[in-house]
Amino acid sequence: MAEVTTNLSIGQVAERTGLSVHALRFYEHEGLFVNPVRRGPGGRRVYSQDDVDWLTVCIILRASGMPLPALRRYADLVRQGAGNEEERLTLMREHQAHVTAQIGRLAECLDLIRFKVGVYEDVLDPDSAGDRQCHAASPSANDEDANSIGLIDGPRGPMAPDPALSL
Amino acid sequence: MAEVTTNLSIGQVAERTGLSVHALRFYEHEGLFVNPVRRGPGGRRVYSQDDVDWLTVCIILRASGMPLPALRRYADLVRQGAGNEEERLTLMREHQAHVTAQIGRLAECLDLIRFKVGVYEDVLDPDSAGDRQCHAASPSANDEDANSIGLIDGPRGPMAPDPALSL
DNA sequence: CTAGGATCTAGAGTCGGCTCTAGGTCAAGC
DNA sequence: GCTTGACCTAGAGCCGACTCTAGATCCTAG
Repeated sequence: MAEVTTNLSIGQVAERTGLSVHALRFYEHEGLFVNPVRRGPGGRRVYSQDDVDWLTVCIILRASGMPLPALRRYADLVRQGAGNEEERLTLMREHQAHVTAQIGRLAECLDLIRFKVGVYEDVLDPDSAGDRQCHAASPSANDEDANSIGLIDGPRGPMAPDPALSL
Repeated sequence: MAEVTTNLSIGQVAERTGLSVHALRFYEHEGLFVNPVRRGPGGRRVYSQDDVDWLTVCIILRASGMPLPALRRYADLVRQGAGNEEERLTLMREHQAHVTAQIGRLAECLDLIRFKVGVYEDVLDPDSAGDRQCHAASPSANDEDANSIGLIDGPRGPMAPDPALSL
């Protein structure tokens, strides 16, 4: 059983990760790789499947908003090898908290957006307005929060202003 | 009942919206206001409660990732007044789709992050590893998706590599 | 031998969304 | 009268994360 080390060119890695060749060189320059990228004849970069796997993790962490410095820190820890799992755990938990918070924030925003969609639907088709008892998707869940961002209450004056302003 | 038009300075608006005075001027410059900002003596900006309300909407849309050009487009439509509700609805629905997609993406990322947190927890406290039957939070929900981002499968070789690489 | 394409390095450019600076005006309080 | 502080304009600067350029090198195919 010889070691079946996959040898991939930068172009191939770009293809299967979706990153550009530029981004791959940039990531390397930024110290985001765990293993120093090997070089083949002519000084060309040679990647292994492990590199691709690591990049896959990187891509997911990036997509969830982890900034490059944090990603570099994580790469550093992994590069150092076993023994720093507490730190890795801390880093991951922090990121988990960020992502969770972000999802929460987006969900709140989505409440307003849905509300506005409902408002415009009603303006365009007032007859079926009753079908949607309320525009907020889950107003029963917590009217408080909804009100805290001014989501629920109607116009302040006696005359309804532009629906765009009805927060 | 005289018209109780609140007259706010840029500083007051900054205070109650959380935007900086710079950002407020910038937003105005970018055409993000529905009503042209009034000017008081000495050319100073005077804002109304409606402006603050509108800014509140803007902030929520921005927080959910709407780019300034889209926000400007929306402001343009509102400024034009009633009659273009279809366009506003379209715009809002598109944004709703973006936000929903983004939440979905983040939730997927969160799966990996939770998995990694679980891996490191086990490394640090192997005895209670059995408590958490599986690291993925909801693996029964859709193993397929989890696998599609390489979340579930173990090491490829006979020897387990660094847990960081166990995607 | 030559042309094409992939790769290399170092560094400049881009984009979005503010943020800050410079230099000036204005109103209130000591 | 003078200082202080909020405000004004126009425009430069910044940050993150790439993206692109220029000019060179190298491999492969015809």
